[in-house]
Amino acid sequence: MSRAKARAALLGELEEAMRRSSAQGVLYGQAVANVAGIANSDLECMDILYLEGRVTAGRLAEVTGLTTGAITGVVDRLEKAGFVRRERDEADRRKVFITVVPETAKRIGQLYVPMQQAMEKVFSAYTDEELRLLLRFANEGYEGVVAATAALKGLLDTPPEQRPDLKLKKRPRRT
Amino acid sequence: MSRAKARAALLGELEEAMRRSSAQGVLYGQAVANVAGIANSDLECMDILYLEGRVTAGRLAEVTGLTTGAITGVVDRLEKAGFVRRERDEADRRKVFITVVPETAKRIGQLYVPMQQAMEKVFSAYTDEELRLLLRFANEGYEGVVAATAALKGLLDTPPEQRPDLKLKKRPRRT
DNA sequence: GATATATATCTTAGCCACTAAGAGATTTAG
DNA sequence: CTAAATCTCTTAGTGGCTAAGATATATATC
Repeated sequence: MSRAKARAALLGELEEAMRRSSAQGVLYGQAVANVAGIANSDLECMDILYLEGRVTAGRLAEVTGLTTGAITGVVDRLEKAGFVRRERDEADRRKVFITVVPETAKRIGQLYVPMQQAMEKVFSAYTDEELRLLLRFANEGYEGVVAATAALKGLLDTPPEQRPDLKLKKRPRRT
Repeated sequence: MSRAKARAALLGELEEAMRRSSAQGVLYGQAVANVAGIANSDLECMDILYLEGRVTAGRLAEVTGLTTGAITGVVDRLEKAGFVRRERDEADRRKVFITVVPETAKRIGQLYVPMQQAMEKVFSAYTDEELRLLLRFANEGYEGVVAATAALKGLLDTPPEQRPDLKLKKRPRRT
């Protein structure tokens, strides 16, 4: 097998492996939501809140791709469950900041313990050097996916004659 | 900073980076489903069909965590859209195999082109050696996530007194 | 300062995918 | 041959989503 072919095969394997593990990651998320007793999007919003901290309802809609109406429902449920709080922005009273109730953060965090332990075990077999490579890849991969998402959405906006023959109809949903 | 602390920091960064890129991956999936004009779970099932080939309705339910009733709906929609076909198993006539219509596979595959291109660009900066490390990690990571999912579900079945204080109620949903 | 437009969130009606329960068809065990 | 098990589909009901518009507040224009 030529060097180029070997690499192509490697890339193929890599692609499939990442796809599989990513799909499994989604399933883990579903299990977490299920155990926590909240809907999937609710958990997704909790995740965003962890990463970004204090966030407005509008930003949640933007990041999740849900409508603001849907976000109202998400926050209603999370607030009722005691996971988050609404806080009006005093500077601009139209805005509503959503914050995670600290104690609850811990409780939900516990549901990620199995995942953390599993990952710890995996990571333990790697040198610092190797982990840095993985980190580099994770960051570059993230940027790549962001770019790909934008490109895909861009496809919809280019006139049909100029784009590859998709034979798929634009569906009036989301952004 | 001690070596141990450096490593802990590295692990933390890594964890966040992977979480972010995984979340972005979910968003890409949503965008694909949106463009293809099908529901999210429908696309998830298409993905499973790609990976596993000819699959029974029951197995789809098992893998996705949906009920068999829901799968009936998924397959109905996909079949109506011309993406898959139902085929009764002649050996065991209770079973229904779902297969992807080949031509359609290509059409949906096109929606992953932006992602593939982005990943190709990222991968191009890595040596074969490095890619093999990434592959090893992807495979081990997959196994880890599978184990973590099982462990999380196991938490629910252990009596409450013996498990960490979750203060979360078991929700009557899914498996 | 008053009016018009823009922005941010919430409300409502209607839709669609999901669950739970069970029916129908077929296979396997006793 | 009958009973239980297995696999898919059907039905009724529920819940989260979108779309459209209401409400409240902020900003721009005259």
